[in-house]
Amino acid sequence: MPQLNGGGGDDLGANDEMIAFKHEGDHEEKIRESAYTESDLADLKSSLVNESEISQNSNSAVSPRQRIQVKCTLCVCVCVCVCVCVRGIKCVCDEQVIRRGQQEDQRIYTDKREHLDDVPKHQDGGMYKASYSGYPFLMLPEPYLPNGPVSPSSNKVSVVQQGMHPLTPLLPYDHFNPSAPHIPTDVSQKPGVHRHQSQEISGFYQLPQGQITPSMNWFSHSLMLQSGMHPTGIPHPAIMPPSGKQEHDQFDRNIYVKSHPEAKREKEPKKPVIKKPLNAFMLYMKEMRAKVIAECTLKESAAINQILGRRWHALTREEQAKYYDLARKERQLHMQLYPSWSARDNYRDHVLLSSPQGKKKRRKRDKQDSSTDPGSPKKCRARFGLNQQTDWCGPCR
DNA sequence: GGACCTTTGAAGTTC
DNA sequence: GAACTTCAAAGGTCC
Repeated sequence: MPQLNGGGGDDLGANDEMIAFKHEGDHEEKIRESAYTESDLADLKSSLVNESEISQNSNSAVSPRQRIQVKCTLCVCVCVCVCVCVRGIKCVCDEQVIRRGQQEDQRIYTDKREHLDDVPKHQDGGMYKASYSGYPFLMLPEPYLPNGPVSPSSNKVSVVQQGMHPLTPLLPYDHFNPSAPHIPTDVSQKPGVHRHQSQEISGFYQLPQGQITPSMNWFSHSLMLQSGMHPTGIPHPAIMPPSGKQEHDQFDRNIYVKSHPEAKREKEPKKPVIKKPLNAFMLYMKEMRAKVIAECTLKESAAINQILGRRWHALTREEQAKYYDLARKERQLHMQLYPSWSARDNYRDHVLLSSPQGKKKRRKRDKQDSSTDPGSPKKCRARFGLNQQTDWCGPCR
């Protein structure tokens, strides 16, 4: 994990982006005066990251309108502008910066690697026990883990939300609800799925009372074989329409089912595209996106993602560990469900070859990777930090 | 209509 | 094995 490799490097990487915000507010003046010293940048970063906390803590003082109206024309980051606006009333960030940003930022990144290496040691053998108020999910036993023990006593659900994916409950998993009226029925089977036919994965989930509900029956693997659902009976998030676009009226994020008119137009049903399991940051984004949007009244994902990226870096290692662990379980579940699947399946060439129209998917702009661009050594700087330039690759150096 | 933007992490590919 | 590339989400923007 690149971000974990370099102790303290991440904040440097983040600083890289902070420079763009130098026009903003009192922070910007501070930054100008001090020529972007480390502490100021850390301040700025932390204040950005804690912008949501500001909103939470000072909702009574800051109206959403105030936040939205200060979209800055001088810089690209709306978050800073928002922060400045909020801070014009009361800068809660600064307190938090002192308390958390300066003291913990460095430690977070230096310790992250070590900590994450430790995570499987105390979690692989048991349950995922972390409870996270904003991320209620089913506490899974370890059916996906080799030799994973299933402890009846520990097989608890912290918060069960009906209609939620067991691992990514942030998604409105309508199909997770046994009474969901629109369980897809015409999804083609994925080759290789038959291999699981003998695997009974039902009964993974258990209610807090420790009772297996009748609905567990529809976790039966056979359901998937008949309907395209995965063995748990839940349309796994990884299954997507070939278009790559979510069709929320027919799917939650997952199963591709064409609407009737479209299905009529299309003679041959398209095979569902199994998408990559979400990594920790993606899971975090999924959870926090709505929150950021609500707080910042932003909708542009690029800006949202910038904010989320900074907040991600500001999370404590414990907070991040929750998402790493969840992501690990997602991967394990994904592997369990689609053992023949490879990330390569979704690679460009594969997409091009398998494109029903044979239409070439125009690739994203040919990104000049920062590590190969001498002018923007962002990657190695973010990874190793300015103090460890000896570790930088040649182009970055 | 689809690529792009933007983020981090995982995994595949290349050298 | 390091470095590089692609994709995962998301929704506005642009061509």
